[in-house]
Amino acid sequence: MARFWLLKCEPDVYSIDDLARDGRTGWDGVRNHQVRNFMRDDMKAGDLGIFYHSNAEPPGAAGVVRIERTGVPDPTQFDAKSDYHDPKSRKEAPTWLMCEVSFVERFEELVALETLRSDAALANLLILRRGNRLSITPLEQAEFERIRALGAGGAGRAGAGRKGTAAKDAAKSGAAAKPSSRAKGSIRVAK
DNA sequence: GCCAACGTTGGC
DNA sequence: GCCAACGTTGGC
Repeated sequence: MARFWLLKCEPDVYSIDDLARDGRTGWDGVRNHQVRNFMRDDMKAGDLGIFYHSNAEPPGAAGVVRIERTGVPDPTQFDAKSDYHDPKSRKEAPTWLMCEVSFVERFEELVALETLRSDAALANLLILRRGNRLSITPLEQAEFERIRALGAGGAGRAGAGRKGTAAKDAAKSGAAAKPSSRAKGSIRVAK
């Protein structure tokens, strides 16, 4: 049975528009064990996910992706030049995994965090819980469908603005995704 | 293994 | 820029 996910990424680093352009990308840079275990144990090809723009103005749900592959060794861990380089990881037993996602749809208008927060059907969303910082979290099917319905237009929309500000400070292990990102598990452009 | 110091996340 | 939350590091 399909599962549903919410994947966070800073749009300054990689946005739903970038994914629309690329079609498909590797969700690399995850350096959190819990998120890695989601990708290894629970996520399956064919699952659907909400692409969430974090650290944006405004933050919110931006579109839908499909999980294409899971449990793929993250190549950045072996790249000495990458900020995600993990010298302790060995090729025979990679520490860090990624998934590959493809573009499904870009929401008509971004569903702002404020809207998610005020929606009774989404009261249990993990990302709304205080202190939650996981870059990938599971969703109930009903939650996924509710967010998708909000994104398709209609009630509850709040700003659709997008802003391309300068990239943020580099992130470090334990968290980060991209040199210029602080979002655990954000992605870079597919090669 | 404890825990203080420090770094990161991410909304505001 | 602020700061709460929480993860990691490193001395002991």
